[in-house]
Amino acid sequence: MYICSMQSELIKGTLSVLILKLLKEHKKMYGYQITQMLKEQSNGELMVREGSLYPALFKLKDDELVETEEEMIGKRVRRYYRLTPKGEIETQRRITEIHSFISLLQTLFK
Amino acid sequence: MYICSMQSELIKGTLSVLILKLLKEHKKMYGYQITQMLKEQSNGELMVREGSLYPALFKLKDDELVETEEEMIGKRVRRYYRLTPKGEIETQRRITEIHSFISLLQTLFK
DNA sequence: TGCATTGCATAGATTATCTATGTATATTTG
DNA sequence: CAAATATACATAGATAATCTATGCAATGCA
Repeated sequence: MYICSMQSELIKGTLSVLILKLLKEHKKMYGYQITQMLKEQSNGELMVREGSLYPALFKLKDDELVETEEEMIGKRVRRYYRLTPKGEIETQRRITEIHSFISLLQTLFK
Repeated sequence: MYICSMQSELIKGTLSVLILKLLKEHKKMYGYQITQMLKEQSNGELMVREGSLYPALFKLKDDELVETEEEMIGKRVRRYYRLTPKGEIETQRRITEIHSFISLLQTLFK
C-alpha cells in the first residue's frame, strides 16, 4: 500500500480489514473500485496498488471471507467481491479489534 | 511482537517508534527493560519477544538513531540504548507521523 | 537444590506488502 | 482522428519486519 503523507510501515496490516469494511458497507465491489474508494475516504492519503490489492483479495477468498462473481461490462470481465456469511462475522470481529488497536495507540502515544 | 488480545498483524510497524518513544522519555534503557515497560504501559496487551526486540534495536543502531553503552552489573553486561541527536529528531517526526496515522484510522473506522 | 527471572543474542521461517511488469478496453482531449 | 489517460485485470520476484525457536549464563528466591 503506497501512502503519500506517511511512512508506509504503519499502515501495513490494515489493508485486509479496510477491504472487509468497504465490502460490508457496499455489498459488492470490484478491485479498481476499492482502490478508488480507499483513496477517496482517506482524502488521498491511501493509494493501494494492484500488487498489494489483488494478493490481499486472493487471500481473503482463500480464507473464504469473500466470494466472487463475474460480470461482463462491454467486452471486459469485471470481478465483484462480496462478503460470505463467515466473512461478515470476521469483519465485525476485525472492526472491533481495530477499535481496540486505536485505543491502544492512543494510550501509548497520548 | 506478541499481543494477547488482538491479532498481531496490526501492531506491526509500530515497534520501532514505540522503542524510540520510550528512549525519549527515559533517556537510557536496556532491552529487557523495554519489554517490561511496553507490557506495563499497554496494561499487558503488548508482549515484545527478544526475537522482535533485538533485531529492531540493531536496526535502529544501524540507522544511527540510537547508540549503546555497556555497563557491568555484577558479572553481567547490560547494554543500554539511548537516542542520538539524529534519533531525537527522527523520534519527533515519527511521533507526529503516528498521530496522523491514528487520525487516519479514526477517520476510516469512525 | 531447583525453579523462575533476568538478560543477552541469533538462525531460519513466515508473510504481507512493494516494485515492476504485462495485457487489454474505454474514454477523453488536443 | 490520434494520442494520452483512465479503467481493469493479473503475476513474478524482492524486500523486510516480525515470529518461532533456540541457546547461554547470572541472579534471586523458596
